[in-house]
Amino acid sequence: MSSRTDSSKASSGGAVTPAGPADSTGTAKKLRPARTNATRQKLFEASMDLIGERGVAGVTVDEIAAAAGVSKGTVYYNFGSKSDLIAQLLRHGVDILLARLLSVRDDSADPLAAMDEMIGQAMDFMDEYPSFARLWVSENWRTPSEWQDTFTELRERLLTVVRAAIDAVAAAYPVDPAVSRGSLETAIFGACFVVGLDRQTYNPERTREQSVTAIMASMRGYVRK
Amino acid sequence: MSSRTDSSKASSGGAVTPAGPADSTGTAKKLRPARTNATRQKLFEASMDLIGERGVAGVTVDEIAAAAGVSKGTVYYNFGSKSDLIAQLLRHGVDILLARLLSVRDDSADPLAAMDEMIGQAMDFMDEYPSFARLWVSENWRTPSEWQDTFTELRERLLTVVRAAIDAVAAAYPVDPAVSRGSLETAIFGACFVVGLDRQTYNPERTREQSVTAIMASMRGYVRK
DNA sequence: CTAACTAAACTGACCGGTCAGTTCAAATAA
DNA sequence: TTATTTGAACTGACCGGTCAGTTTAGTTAG
Repeated sequence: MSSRTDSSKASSGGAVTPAGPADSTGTAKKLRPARTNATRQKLFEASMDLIGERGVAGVTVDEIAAAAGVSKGTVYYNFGSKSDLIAQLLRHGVDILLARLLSVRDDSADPLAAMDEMIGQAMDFMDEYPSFARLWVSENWRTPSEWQDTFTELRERLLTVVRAAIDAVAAAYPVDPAVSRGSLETAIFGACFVVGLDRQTYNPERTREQSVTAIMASMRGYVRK
Repeated sequence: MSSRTDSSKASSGGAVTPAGPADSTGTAKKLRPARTNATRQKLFEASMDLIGERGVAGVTVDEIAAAAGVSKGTVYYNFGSKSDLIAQLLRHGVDILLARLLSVRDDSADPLAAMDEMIGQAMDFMDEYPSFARLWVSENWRTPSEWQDTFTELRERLLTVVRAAIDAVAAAYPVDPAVSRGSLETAIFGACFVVGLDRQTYNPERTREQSVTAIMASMRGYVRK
């Protein structure tokens, strides 16, 4: 249908690029009509899976659209570009991970137990969204990268939570002053991704608890004996 | 590998690719003339840098050839395909890293000190070949991947060394039996990549020693108090 | 109640351009 | 002589982004 050229005229510029929500930067999600949110959700899920398997550059927008059951044009209607889609995908994933980390009640009963639970939440997230983890480790340390600013911001948001958890431990226990707080944050944060991915790819028989315990070893080494 | 679709069409079936050293699988390097080794070395260096910056799919064979100061035909003469080049690049990098890890004298004086030095060697390697580290974390957990078998083999080779170092510690000190040996290997091995890359990308002010100490925290948490 | 209207949402063919891989005759080095 | 390299042409597929036109859902007018 359509066959282009048909109706001849085309006269007025009528809806030239519908000025859709393409440039929304993550705000006002609630205000958007239900259809759009459903479409965006489908696009997030489809692109997450595909990109996790073959990488950002290895996946085409056509494939993403097809997997989401939507036309290519819709992708460009909802997002301004492939790059935009990725950036919002990163934010989407971090929002989910952050929500889980913050769900850990900091009831100050035992900061070490809270840390344990937080790492467990992270492992669950890696299990549930392995493609996001792959996207993260694939693009995070690229320099220069289109998403450098996005990564810097998101990384900081996540590390802030880890930092708070470590601070709580340091406040409740005597800790080894020789260990740099920042490097420890990075090591634990990074280990969550790596151990989670490694378990999924090479050692599916390893349990969640084993992974958490291994990562927690660094915390137990941090508190003084 | 090398789909080729040789013979058949293309009129004369003669000389389908000069039957050069393209399909060498890493063996017999010594036997190869000096000129070839020099060319291969240049190609390794050039592709390592480019791929580290933009990823495997983001770099073209033409770019690699140009950066190495060599023609595109030479790439296909020395390697059968882009995929082959990557596979051999991975082996090349792992050979270097392995050599460094094995250079740590296991004089059994103190297994913990040996471990410390090994992690230091790993950090030096990440400093010197950051692009290799990026390539590794970008493609390692992809599934399915063209280099899945290559990764499995190389990963095993590297983990064997880490495993031996941990075993030496476990033999000399009382260790926490609740910690799974395998998960700990993975956590330490992965932390080396992540901490090294993170330092280079986001925290260049952090010292080598800080990084090593942070990673070693997990070993100190592993030995009993 | 329903026909007309409207704008947001969506479609998919199409375009300019790129890329991996191939081929080969001629040049160059060992 | 023989292994290696060159450089340029070629192909066939693919890709990101665009845009004229269609559908859908909600609203208003009669």
